[in-house]
Amino acid sequence: MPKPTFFNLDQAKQQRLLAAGFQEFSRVPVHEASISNIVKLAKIPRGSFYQYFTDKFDFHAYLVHLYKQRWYQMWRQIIVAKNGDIFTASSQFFKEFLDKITSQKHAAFWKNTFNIDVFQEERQYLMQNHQSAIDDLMINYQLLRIKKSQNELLKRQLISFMMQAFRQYLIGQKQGIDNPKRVASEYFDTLLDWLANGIKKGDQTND
Amino acid sequence: MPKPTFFNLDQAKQQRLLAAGFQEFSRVPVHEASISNIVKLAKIPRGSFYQYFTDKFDFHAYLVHLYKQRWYQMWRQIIVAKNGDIFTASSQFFKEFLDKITSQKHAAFWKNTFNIDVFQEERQYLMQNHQSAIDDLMINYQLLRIKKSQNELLKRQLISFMMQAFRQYLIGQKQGIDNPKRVASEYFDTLLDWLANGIKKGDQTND
DNA sequence: GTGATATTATGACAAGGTGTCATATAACAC
DNA sequence: GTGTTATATGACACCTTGTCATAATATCAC
Repeated sequence: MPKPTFFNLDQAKQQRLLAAGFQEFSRVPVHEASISNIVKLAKIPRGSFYQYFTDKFDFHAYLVHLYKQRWYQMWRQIIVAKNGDIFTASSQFFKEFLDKITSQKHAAFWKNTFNIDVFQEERQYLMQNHQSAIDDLMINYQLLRIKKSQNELLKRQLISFMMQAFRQYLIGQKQGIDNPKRVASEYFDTLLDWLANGIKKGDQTND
Repeated sequence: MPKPTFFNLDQAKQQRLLAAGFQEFSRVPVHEASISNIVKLAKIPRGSFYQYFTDKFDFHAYLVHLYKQRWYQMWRQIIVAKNGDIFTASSQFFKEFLDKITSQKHAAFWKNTFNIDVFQEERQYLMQNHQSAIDDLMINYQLLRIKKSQNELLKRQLISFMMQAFRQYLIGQKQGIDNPKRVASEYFDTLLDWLANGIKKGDQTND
């Protein structure tokens, strides 16, 4: 999380820094990114950087955070539109999500970011925000045989599916296959189907 | 993967290096680990390290690889013992797996390792081995409504579950809850149940 | 305005890490 | 032995990082 000082900066400087970060984290994954580069790009002195953020991970997490907010909102909206049906809603959401994060402007950043799974629950800051943002995903639990208290688990599962499918997209793209986006989408839908209907034959115990 | 030179080393030196790596990767996750430390511990000159491995990631991957082999074997054995029932087999396997990787000797290493998901399909070397080792998991597909061609996907899913459950163990342990292992195990079993039977109510289309 | 106080800005610096390369050494073929 | 190839070694150039003493600005009381 940025230190308070960051928010006191004039808008222009804030934007310059964010843009520089976005650029550097598009070049390489966060572990290889260098603060030296970022401050050079943003044209701020090195010392200042540490006035605003703890380190590059903190900075990176903030950039991701800014986007995550929007995604959760988008996701929630679609769920509402689908009357709480988490499956059809997530399927549609993933397609739109995939379109956005693979757009010219963002592709490199998200490739670098998601391959080191941002949603790793370890980093408390992301975690916290994660929770608050999604606690009420507007899922209709009457359609499900699980309890609402398992909300958190379900959410985590769906995100995990999306990450897997997105990686599948990246692999497909690298291999130059025909329509990597469609393939990834189908991959995601398969996982959704498994989760919805189970993969065990016959003796279902669902009511 | 180690360069051929590594395998020409006398056993003692190989072991010294592996042990040093294990120690350093127990201290910190691979990204923070330092080759300087490793060579100091192993008492080999810095230049030699690069004769054996490309970099620390290569080295780390090799250490993980050594263990993975054994795990896959263990997993496969249990599946066979359970007549190909992937669900009960995986449940049992996870318990044993959890016991092993949380034992005194290995706990720190695996904590550092799994929090940066080793099974990230990105690193080709791990990936390749991954496949070959598990291609025939001895799963009885007659119990499932999915095709054997989806083997790879199913495997990946199960591994993902285990990683999640293991992280749950780490969180529980950090928070000092009562029986983190049992909790993680139950967590895993819940995910297995979801995958087996699905979470959607009523209109299952299973035969 | 003035002086006191708190906040922010700056960049040089110590500490430490990385991968390479020229050179030394050993191993082997014949 | 000589010639050839494989391995060992550690100094080195280069690059990062986070800190800290110092300078510059705000902010505020009156």
